[in-house]
Amino acid sequence: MISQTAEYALRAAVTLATAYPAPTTVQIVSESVGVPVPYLAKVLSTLARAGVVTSQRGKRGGFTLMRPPDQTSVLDIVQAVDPIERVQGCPLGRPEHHPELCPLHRRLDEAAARTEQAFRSTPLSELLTGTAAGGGSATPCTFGAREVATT
Amino acid sequence: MISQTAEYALRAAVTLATAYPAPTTVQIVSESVGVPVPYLAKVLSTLARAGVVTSQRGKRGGFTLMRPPDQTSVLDIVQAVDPIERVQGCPLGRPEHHPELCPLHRRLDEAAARTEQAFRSTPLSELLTGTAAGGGSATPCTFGAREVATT
DNA sequence: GGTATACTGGACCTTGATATCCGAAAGTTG
DNA sequence: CAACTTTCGGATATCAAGGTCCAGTATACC
Repeated sequence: MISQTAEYALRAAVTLATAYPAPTTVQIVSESVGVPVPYLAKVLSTLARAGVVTSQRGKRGGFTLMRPPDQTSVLDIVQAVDPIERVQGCPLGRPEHHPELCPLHRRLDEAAARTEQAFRSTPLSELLTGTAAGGGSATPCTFGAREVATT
Repeated sequence: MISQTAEYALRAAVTLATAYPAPTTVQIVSESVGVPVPYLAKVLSTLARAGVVTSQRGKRGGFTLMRPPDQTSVLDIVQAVDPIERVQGCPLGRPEHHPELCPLHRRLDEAAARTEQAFRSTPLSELLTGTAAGGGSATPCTFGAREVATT
């Protein structure tokens, strides 16, 4: 459905949302979401380049959501690391033959559009621990035992 | 959204649906959908092993849909070559911690479920040329110039 | 039966996503 | 300024998907 990298980015984003607005280091995020540090660093770096999170070097540095959790959507995260590809035209080329999408690719694009919309309308704030906000009873998918916001 | 292989399988399936119930060779399907013969052979072979299509060797042989186009769904094809993965449990393991899905993975699974349902409810017969059946005006995504059903 | 046709299965190559490593750069604190 | 912390960026390794090749086998037709 979504790539491994997008999965990691989403888990990391939820962790950052929990700590918001305090910065969180790669080390801490890694322990929280169970993703190897070196790779997670790359993923977070990508999110920073995309403007979804900010990074701060040095002591007391780390990564922070650029905007508050209720203004950052799942789609923002996914698009930054692994964009959902909408079907622009039928893959066989031949634009003169296919000025619009054929039935098959119209359906595939509709499916992509629905997923995109579902992600767009889900802010990170809906994925946090609170049972009320999440609309369910499950805890967020982290190792939990570790405190995220230090100090 | 879906893998390249699934794309190929779907295009091939539409071609087979057009020719149904006459068998179509890999060569013909390849020319129709623009996928290299050697790889398409593998894909069709997979569909055959999954029981979605039948294969017939020798002269006048080729591949045929196992069931008529209106009884074969897009999901049948996709599941055969590249199954949609439903989220069974939170990826961090720890079943004792996550007896049910966390908010994030609940959303991801819902998106997968919606896609699955959309594919399940779309038979190949809705993807054929006829403007009436397709619900639209576009032609199916093939090179078209080539006759699919010979003889 | 012989021959041409067409799928089958396995081995192999290529490419891109995933993951690792490490030195360099930037920022904070004292 | 000096020491320490933390991100940044490039080079490299690993693995599965995508794609190729070819000898083998089954089938139809003559």
